[in-house]
Amino acid sequence: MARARGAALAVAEGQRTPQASPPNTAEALLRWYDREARVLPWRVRRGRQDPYRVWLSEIMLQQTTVKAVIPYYMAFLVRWPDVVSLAAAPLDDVLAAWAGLGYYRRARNLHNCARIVAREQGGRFPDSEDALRALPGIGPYTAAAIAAIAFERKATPVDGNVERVVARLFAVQEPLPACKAELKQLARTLTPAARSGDHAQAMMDLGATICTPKRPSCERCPLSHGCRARALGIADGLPRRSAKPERPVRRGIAFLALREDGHVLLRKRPETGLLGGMLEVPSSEWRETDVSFQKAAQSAPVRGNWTAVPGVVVHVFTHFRLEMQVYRTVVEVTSKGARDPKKGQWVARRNLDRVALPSVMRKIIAHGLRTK
DNA sequence: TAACCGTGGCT
DNA sequence: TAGCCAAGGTT
Repeated sequence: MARARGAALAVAEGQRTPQASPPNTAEALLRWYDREARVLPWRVRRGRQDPYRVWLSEIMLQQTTVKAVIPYYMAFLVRWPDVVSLAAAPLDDVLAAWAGLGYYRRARNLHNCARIVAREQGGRFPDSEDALRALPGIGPYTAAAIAAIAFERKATPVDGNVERVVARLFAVQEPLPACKAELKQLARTLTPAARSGDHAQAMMDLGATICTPKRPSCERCPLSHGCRARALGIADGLPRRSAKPERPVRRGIAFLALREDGHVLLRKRPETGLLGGMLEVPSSEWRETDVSFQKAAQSAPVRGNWTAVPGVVVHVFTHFRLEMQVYRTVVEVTSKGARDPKKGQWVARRNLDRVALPSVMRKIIAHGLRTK
């Protein structure tokens, strides 16, 4: 592998393929964007961008696909049309509206950021990268994106799409994440002084629709003439990535307590960490070794005739794989243990889609309710 | 720096 | 199927 890399580098330097030149690249890209830009709910064709909408969409789009974001974005906008209304909302309402989108700290930061902007900035977002960067949930990428898209500042947001486009344009063969800084610097050389917001979105659209991770459509690409990876025939393999660590497995036993009147027993997770502040089905600890029902039964939320539900619920998180066995029991509506608030709260099944319940927990509930 | 932090679609 | 990946940020 090392030899292959070395050989490819030698070819890249030896061939002196045409460099992507900033002015021509930007012009060609913007022409393509004017013609082919996707229609997205947060994208305004002509006219002024609303910084609140740009910010909301960018937070939601962090590590999240456009398709997943759209319904959440629309729902948020209907419910909280501006930053002041969002700031006035209870955190639990925001978490509930965010449920299913993942990375729940984003929702907490979103809410916190809204309060800061509403309270300390008079409801106006700052227009510089540095000031944006100081707000919770806004890092280098998002600060640059908002500055460029909402305020027409010359800024270069670099996300996964841009990294890929740039790695190919310049045939950068060093693997990610080691080459992140180099890709960012190269990306800056492409950004024009005018229309930087459109340019940023064009780069990302290009990465999403043409310069895709696998099998890029180079024949349709407006930048193919200046693309070194294309000239070398190595576009499909860039950017390289260093090997990722394998995902460990964690196992646990979930206790699904049901009430005859159609309620399930849930509890709130700690405010920080995994699924912070979200609701969950009570469970044993999640360990790397098997958990016996006998030991796990100590953490059952109520006394009852717990019976195993056949099968296992598998859910893959970013850094581990969760395998949950589900036990369930039916509790009398009048039973005493079922009313201790420390053990959790009874939630009507018809209300489950209105509370802050993550997907993994919906999966566990669905599994527990499936068989008789 | 590297670990932590969700979810779902695609191949 | 199992891995890859997405408009990343925080600690």
